[in-house]
Amino acid sequence: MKLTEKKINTELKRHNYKLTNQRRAVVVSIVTCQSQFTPALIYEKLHREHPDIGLVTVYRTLGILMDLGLVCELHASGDCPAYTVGTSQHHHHLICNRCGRVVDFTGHRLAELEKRLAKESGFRIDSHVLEFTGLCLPCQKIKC
Amino acid sequence: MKLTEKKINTELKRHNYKLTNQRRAVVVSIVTCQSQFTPALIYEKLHREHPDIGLVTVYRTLGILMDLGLVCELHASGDCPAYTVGTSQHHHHLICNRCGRVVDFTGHRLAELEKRLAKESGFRIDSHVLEFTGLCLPCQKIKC
DNA sequence: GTCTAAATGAAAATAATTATCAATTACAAA
DNA sequence: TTTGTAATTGATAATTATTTTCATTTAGAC
Repeated sequence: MKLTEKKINTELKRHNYKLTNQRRAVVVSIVTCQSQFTPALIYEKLHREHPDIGLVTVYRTLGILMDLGLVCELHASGDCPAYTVGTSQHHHHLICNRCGRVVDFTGHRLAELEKRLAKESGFRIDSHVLEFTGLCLPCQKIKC
Repeated sequence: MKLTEKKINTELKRHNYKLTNQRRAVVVSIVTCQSQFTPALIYEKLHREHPDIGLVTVYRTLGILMDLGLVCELHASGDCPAYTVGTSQHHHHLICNRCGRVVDFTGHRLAELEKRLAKESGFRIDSHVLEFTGLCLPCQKIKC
């Protein structure tokens, strides 16, 4: 389940970040994104209703949200780095190459593979990235 | 098995790219990289012996090698995008967070997962990124 | 050797991100 | 409710990464 505006604001407060109007606006802007986004996209979207919010503030807010794990970075998509709203549990992404839609998935156990790799390579593994890309159903129907 | 200088040069020729001294030098520079690299790093390394080769040429050569699938892009590492020399078969990466070493691995079948995801989401999946990060054996022994 | 399209380097242009700093503001405490 | 203060902001400049332009050079086919 994608994080909601309320949940994100609560987390910000919990970590002693002030809830400024600008931050609220950035949060609204990202949670209403259907798919992935970039700092520039959020800025552009915001600019219509809040022409006084600067791109720098978008970068700063996004940085905080990343630190708190409330947004995820995407790698396999067209314009890397791109971002997407986080969820409460560990998950991976399925990304549409055409429209940018991001679908979360869970339930795949990489633990087994991780154990094998650690054993064979001697690595102490602490993280991973797993993303699939392709075309979502609606986009498959669009003729080139 | 990592691609060799010879293999890369052959591929360049095969695709009608001219084998200039600059390209040869860039190729030598990347195949002798123990770990991952960035355009700037390759340029710096080259600059000692070939002060006349420009950074632009490094970018251009790297671009060609990417197009031909002879180098791979890394995502999970510190400075994304970073690159590593390719291999002849489909594989994934295990990356050391400290020294940047890249170990290839193969043999994990994501096909099953891919099929399940495609079915559940309706996506037509055509690619994926899978990378693990951690500390390699030598780096684990270095005390902070 | 000659020819020609491809490749190069220098410089400028563009894009993305971060740092600086004075002015403003959220919000805790009085 | 007012006040004090540290956090936040926007404007601007600085930095970094990458791409474009274009005149000159060069690999390699003939």
